[in-house]
Amino acid sequence: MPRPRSPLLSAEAIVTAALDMIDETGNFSFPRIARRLEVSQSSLYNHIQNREHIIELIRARVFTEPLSLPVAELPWDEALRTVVRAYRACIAAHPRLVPLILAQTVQDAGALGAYESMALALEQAGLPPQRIVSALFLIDNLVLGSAMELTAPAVAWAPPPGAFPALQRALEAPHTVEGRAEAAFELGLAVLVDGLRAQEFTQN
Amino acid sequence: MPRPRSPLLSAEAIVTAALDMIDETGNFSFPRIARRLEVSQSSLYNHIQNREHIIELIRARVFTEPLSLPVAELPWDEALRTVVRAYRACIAAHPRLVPLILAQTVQDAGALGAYESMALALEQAGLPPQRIVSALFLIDNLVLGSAMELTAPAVAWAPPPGAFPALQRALEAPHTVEGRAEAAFELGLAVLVDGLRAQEFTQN
DNA sequence: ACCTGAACACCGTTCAAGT
DNA sequence: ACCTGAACACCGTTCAAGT
Repeated sequence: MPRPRSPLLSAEAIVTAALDMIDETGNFSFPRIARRLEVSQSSLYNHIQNREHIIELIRARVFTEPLSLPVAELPWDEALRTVVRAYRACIAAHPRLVPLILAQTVQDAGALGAYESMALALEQAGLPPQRIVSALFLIDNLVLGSAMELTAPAVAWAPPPGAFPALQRALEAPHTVEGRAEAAFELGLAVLVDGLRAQEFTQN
Repeated sequence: MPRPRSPLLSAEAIVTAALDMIDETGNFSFPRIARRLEVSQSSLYNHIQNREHIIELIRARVFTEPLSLPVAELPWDEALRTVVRAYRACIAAHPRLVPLILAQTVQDAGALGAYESMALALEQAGLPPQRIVSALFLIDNLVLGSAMELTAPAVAWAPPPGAFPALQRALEAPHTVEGRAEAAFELGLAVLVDGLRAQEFTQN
């Protein structure tokens, strides 16, 4: 087939197909995108640079808009809770994306806006500058970790019967995967705010 | 080559080669293991079942011994700090392993021993049973997340010049990758212990 | 500018064949 | 029991060739 009158393909269509495939199967591939869009594999490269580039475009799509919240007038703990929950909502809609975006430099403006809001709240909390980066990492761990739990195996620990009694007792409590992930996130957020307040450098 | 008098290969040799390759490059593959051990790719399957199985064997090797600590007589916060630090020491020696072991059910006895100790400490702290699983997830996030930071890009956030001032201020503080990861872990551990203490259900 | 098919260097896994 | 080579179904990326 020669060049069609209007393009068969676009970066947007590729990103949509890839994100759908991630939500469905946990990953994407060039052959599967091409098959779904009824196009040849090599033509994808007319619209995106490579695999990494697709992931960056997905990150931008997932983190747009909801992350620049009017939060400046709230007390720091309220502001922090609000932004962290909004950040989690973005990624919890696509939990299988987490392993693909881990450990890559964040350059997307939407995501950076969320970190800016969090850094401001942490300054208001009285954290010294060099601790703010640490706290941002902790928040990242909390949000991404508890989102990953949404797709973790239902049984996260499988102790053999008769051993590890305290672990067995803890695992007896009934739960769903969603409830478990949500509970861990909310406990983590409460512990984070109260724990930061308890550090000596906080001023209130 | 027919069957040799003494085996050329063993599960141990495969695990060693795979773990070395993970430490060096962040991943392993059957062709590269076979090349390093000077053996054919298909002969690996005489000693291990598949790729997942290799990862499970690596997990068992990395988490053996240091994780059943005599911790029962310590106050809960001391016990928790000790076990969490020992857990972190295991994985911080092989930070590039983290993405490979994330989100798989833990069955290794060594690793389960660490979780048992942590569950006991959390019981002593007064956490209700259904919160203990949440707290174990938080600890996992903290340990694995801060280990992954050891191999993260030196620049975790790249805000464009002139925007995101609070983030820029936070990033100005000088740091090494190791120092940054260590600082985040220690802040997280302090926040975790103090934050747990601040929750209403704790009794001391 | 945009699509195609062929080619290349990589993967994990299976299996018949050797001793 | 343990190794081999061939085969298969997958990957990501490049490139000359079409219009």
